Amino acid sequence: MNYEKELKRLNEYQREAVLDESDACVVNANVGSGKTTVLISKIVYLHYAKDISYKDMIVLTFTNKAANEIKERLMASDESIKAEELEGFGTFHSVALHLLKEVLPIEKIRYEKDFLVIEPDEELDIALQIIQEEKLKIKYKNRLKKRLEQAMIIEKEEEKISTYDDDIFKLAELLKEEKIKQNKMSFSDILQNANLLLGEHKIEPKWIIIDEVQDSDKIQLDFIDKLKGENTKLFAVGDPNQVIYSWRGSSLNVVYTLKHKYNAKELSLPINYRSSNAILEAARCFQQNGSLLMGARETENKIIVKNHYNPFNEACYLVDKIKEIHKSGVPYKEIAIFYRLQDQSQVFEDVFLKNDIPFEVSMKKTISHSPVLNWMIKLFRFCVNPNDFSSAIYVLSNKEYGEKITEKTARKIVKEQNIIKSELLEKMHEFLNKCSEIKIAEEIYNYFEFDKYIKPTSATYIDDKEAIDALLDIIIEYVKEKQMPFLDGLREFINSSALYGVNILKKDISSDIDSVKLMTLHASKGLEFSYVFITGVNYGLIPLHTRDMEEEEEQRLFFVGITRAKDYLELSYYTNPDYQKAAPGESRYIHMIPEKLIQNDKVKNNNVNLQELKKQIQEAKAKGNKEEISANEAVELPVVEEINEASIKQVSHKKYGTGKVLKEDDMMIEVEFEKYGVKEFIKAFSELEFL
DNA sequence: CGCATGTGGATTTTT
DNA sequence: TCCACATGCG
Repeated sequence: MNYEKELKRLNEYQREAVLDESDACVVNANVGSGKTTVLISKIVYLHYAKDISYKDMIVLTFTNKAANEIKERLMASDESIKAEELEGFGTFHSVALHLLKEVLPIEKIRYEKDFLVIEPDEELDIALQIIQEEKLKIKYKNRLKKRLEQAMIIEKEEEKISTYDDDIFKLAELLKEEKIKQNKMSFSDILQNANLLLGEHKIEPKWIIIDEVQDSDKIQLDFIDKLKGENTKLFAVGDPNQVIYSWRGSSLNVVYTLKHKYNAKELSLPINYRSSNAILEAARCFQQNGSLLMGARETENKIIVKNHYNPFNEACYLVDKIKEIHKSGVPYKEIAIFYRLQDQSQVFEDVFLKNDIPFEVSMKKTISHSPVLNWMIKLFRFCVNPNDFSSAIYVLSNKEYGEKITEKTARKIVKEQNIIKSELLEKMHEFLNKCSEIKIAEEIYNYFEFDKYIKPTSATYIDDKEAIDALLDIIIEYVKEKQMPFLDGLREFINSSALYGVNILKKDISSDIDSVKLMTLHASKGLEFSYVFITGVNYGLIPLHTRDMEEEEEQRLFFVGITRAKDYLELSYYTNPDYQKAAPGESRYIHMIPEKLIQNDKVKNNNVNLQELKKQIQEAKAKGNKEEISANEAVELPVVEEINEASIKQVSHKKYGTGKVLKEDDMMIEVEFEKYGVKEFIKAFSELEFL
């Protein structure tokens, strides 16, 4: 094995991390510093130099993508690895799932080995059914999910008093019982139950290696802690500058916590191999963590700052720009466009489609996003598990597909197993006996006579049929690959599809496809591109303001976006944004970048697209919009746009009339109105018009 | 059913 | 801030 050769290729910091032997070690890995390379080298080094079997290592990541990348790169570097040796390699959830299925004494918590994993929606369905059956009094059912989550956290009996005087705690308990009865676990149950059992039943691997630790939440940290034995060594890699998911529970000081809890040694990987100097220098302006960020590349390319009249104009500009870049020999896949909000992609999609620019939008669409497939999966769920009443009721009483009977009758016939009343229920019951000989997808389709239940007359019929065919093919292939009897294969497929999501609706977003990538700043984490356009760097949009937002996180998000760029970075803002949240003018973040790094391509006479303007005006009129824009005013707007920071801003409010701005920051604005006195507004919500 | 009052969400997303 | 939605009373 040539791991020694690999080691020589690393820089001194990387090598130190790989060779480190402390009981616990946290590596502060900067953006683009070869974090994955270090992880893989570490694993290979431990295996070959320290003679540690892959089976004695647990390697944890947060996404399947990251897990697959590690596994693939490992298998590529060492052909002797067998897939089953890497069972401890994967996401937190998949490793916990594996432990529950194969190692831990799951019967102690009254589950059976063949339990199913359910998605949040299904858990909610079960909860709603319990409410109905037990006639519970639950208020605010529209917020049920959140309320249940909160109820679960409270453990002390005496504190279990509902704020709304209803049965929420009783429901939480019944739900827990019902899930055990139906042998189902939600995503969070997987980790929680694993934690519960690991307290008694020790695994004690020799090494625990964690990627992107900064994203861990409390349960995940607990999982690490429970997994770790006396002699287990810990190696964690992460970057405190890339914490952009604290809103979904990752604690901010994970690195600090680990350091103190396990007395961990702290190392760092300071050298960035990805970006050009100007990009790195700009990125440093948004770095909060004081760690060193060193560049390794000589190229000096300025950062472009541009303004556009509105998103539509920008999309048109980008079409030309992308074509120009592509002509110069850059493949489309090296170009990416980032934005803050999902909605912002629409304009780009429309304009690119019209102008033949190949593109992909990064949005996860899996089975649960397709109503038919969702329905069909529930159908199979009941087929393989006849106790799964909730799925059967869903299948029979769905409003789009199936027999469309009322929920009440559906519940009745399912409970009574009254197959005479429902042909579809009979088919599902009989499927167990008839499916053993199934070899091709068509047999399943014909057995159920799906045409009957998805209706050839409906508008979505063609898409639905295609989706069903695709899923059936995938199932058949899956079963063939596993070399299992059809029923076992189907059961396992349904079990895993919930956790891994099968990409049926979306073409592979693999970087092989040569297309421009459109995504939110959040989705860009972990990727890199030669050309990066960050759009809508507007006042009010980046940073996006809400009441309890942590400003710092928005800065880190912008940092992540900037550091995706290898060679070319263009920031743009709108002078007349269509989005409600955005105010005209550039974000404060643009001023945080030193001017010497910036090439300001401010367009004075914006070539306003007249046709688009006309359309907008017509739309505005059609809506009976209060702010009637006359064609003249609108055309003048981009020229009028001149931000005069020094002068006192005059504003008008639809209720309070005109007034002058007293105080203004990113969040709040204070205005003294002529007739109403001083009022304070949260900027993102105030409909103030700047005069 | 109509109306007054109460409540919290607004944005990002993985398993 | 402003909106949607749920609740509860008459």
